[in-house]
Amino acid sequence: MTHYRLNYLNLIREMGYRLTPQRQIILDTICEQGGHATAREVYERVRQKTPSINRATVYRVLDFFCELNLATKTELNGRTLYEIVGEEPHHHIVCNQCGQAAVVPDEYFNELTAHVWQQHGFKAELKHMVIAGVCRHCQTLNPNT
Amino acid sequence: MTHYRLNYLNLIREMGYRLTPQRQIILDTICEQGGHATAREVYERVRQKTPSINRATVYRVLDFFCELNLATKTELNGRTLYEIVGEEPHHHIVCNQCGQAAVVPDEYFNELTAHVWQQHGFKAELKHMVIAGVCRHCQTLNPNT
DNA sequence: GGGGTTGTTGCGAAAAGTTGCAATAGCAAA
DNA sequence: TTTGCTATTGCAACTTTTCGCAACAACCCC
Ligand SMILES: [Mn+2]
Ligand SMILES: [Mn+2]
Ligand SMILES: [Zn+2]
Ligand SMILES: [Zn+2]
Repeated sequence: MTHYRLNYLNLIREMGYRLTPQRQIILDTICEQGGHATAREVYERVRQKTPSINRATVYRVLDFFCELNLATKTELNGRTLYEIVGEEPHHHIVCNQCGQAAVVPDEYFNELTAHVWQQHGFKAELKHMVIAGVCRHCQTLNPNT
Repeated sequence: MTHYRLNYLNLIREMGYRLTPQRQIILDTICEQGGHATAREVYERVRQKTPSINRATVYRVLDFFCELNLATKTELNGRTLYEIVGEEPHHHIVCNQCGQAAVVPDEYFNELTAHVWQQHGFKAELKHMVIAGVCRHCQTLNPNT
C-alpha cells in the first residue's frame, strides 16, 4: 500500500518512464481499493478525485503497470481484475460452481517451474495464476460428475 | 477434427441441449481452423459460409462449448483464444519477449494438483493453462534482469 | 528559469463483447 | 405428422476496450 508507493514511483522513473500525476493517482487508487479491482472500479474512483482523467488513460496506465510487473491482470469469475503486486506473489484457486476464491502460495508451483526449466530451458515467471476446479464444499454438495 | 465431430454433437444432445445448425457450423469452423482461434476469426469464417449467423450467437456458442468442456477459452499474448479440447489436455509455455508458445503436457501440473487437493480439498480441473516466462532462446540473447 | 525532445494524455471514433427481448425452431410426445 | 413447450437465435442497443492523432507536459540540458 502506502509502503510501496515510493518504491513504485521511483521504479517508474528508474526505468526511464515519466512520472505523471495520472500514474500517481491511478496507483494510489488501486492501492486504496486493496486487492482485486476492475478497470471500471478504478476508473470510477479515479474520476471522483480527478474527473479530467480519461478512461483510455486508465486502461493504458493499468497495462503499463502490468508491463512493469507492478500489477497483475487476471480473468477471474468472468471479471478482468487488476491487483498490485506485493512482496510475495500469490495465486488463487477458484471454484467453478460457487465462485469462491482462495489464496495459494507460490511454492505450490515449484515443481511445475522445475519441469519447464529442466525440459524446455524455460524460465517461468508466474505472477497471478488462477486454478479452476471444485472446492471442498461444492464436492460434498454435489458428489456426481 | 472430423473424428470428434460426432461425439461432440451427440454430447450436446445427451446433455439435454439442442443441436442447432448454428452450433454445428461453429463447431466445424473451429475444427477446420485447427488449434487456437479468436472469436473474430471464427465469426469471419462462419459468416462466409452462413452470413445469417449473428455475432452474438458466435460468442454465445463459444461460451456454450466452453461450459460443456468441449472447448477452452484462453488469454495468450493479449489475444483471447478458443480451442477444441482433444483427448489429451495440454497447456502452453509462452515467452514474454518473443511471444513463442510451446505445448507442455498435463503431467507437469500433477504436483500442483496434489498440493491444492491435500491442503485445500480442492479438485483442480486444469484445462488449458498458460505459463508465462522467458524462453531459452531469449535468455541467451538477453542475459540481464 | 527557459527551451527542446519525445513520452503521455485527452479526445473522438471504432472495434470487441454483452444483454434483454420477441420471434424462431429443436425435439419430444401424442 | 402435428402440436406444444421452451431453449436458442437474431436483432438492436448497450457497455467495455482499443486505437490514431494532435496537443500537452515531464524531464533533461543549458
Ligand atoms: Mn490476488
Ligand atoms: Mn492450445
Ligand atoms: Zn464451490
Ligand atoms: Zn522468447
